[in-house]
Amino acid sequence: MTSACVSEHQSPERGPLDAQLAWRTADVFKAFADPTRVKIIALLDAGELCVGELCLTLGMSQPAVSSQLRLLRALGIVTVRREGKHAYYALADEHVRNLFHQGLAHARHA
Amino acid sequence: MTSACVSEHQSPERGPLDAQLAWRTADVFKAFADPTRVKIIALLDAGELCVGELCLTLGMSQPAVSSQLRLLRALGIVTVRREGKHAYYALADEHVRNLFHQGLAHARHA
DNA sequence: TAAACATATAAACAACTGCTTATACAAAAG
DNA sequence: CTTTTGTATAAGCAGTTGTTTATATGTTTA
Repeated sequence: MTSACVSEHQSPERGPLDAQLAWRTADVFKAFADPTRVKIIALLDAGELCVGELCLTLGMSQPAVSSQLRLLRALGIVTVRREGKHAYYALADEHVRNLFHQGLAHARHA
Repeated sequence: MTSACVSEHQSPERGPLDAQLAWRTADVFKAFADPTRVKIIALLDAGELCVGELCLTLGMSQPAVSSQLRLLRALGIVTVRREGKHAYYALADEHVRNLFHQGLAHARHA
């Protein structure tokens, strides 16, 4: 079951994998490729948090945190739930959570 | 078996996860966070290749490829095997391979 | 309404990235 | 040894990234 769908997904011509897919793959990993975002994701991994709580815990300015949250939202890593004045952020799905845990595990014993 | 080793690995004080671990985790993901490196890793995923073959397949200059390979080597993503004038690169281990496949899968249906 | 609070956005800027060009190193071939 | 071939490294530069400072948007409270 290694390559059961080459004609559909892999590079249609000779050469490396499709350029667009390479870009999108890089973008997925880029979401986790910054210490601040890693910290944010680790916090959200423990449960939903609003922007202010993230700022306090991280010891970072509100625009800095909001900016990273915007990026994470654009990449589909986190979701927002607005309630009154607050915006509660959470990890998007289990796939995201698994990917993060795997990278974290690799970093621990590397 | 979710958190059987909190006192050892997780943040010892209150707050986000350890700063150094956050950096190292970010570095792991950074290895996969560039389209060129994604393409290189995808090629090496199919088997060992030397620098010249990578350059040809990627259609990129030799210094550009060598530079990325150096980064991947420093991050423990790939290994080198020197044989005569050639330097054969390969993915470091199964962990790396799994992490890459998982990110690639996420990019495909995202 | 106005004032206070939570979050989002914009502009500006220093730091980092990834490429190119040029050169250096190392191993084989002549 | 000299030349050729394969790879590594260095300097330079354009493009990107993550932060700060300042301001805007939106929601509750008075």
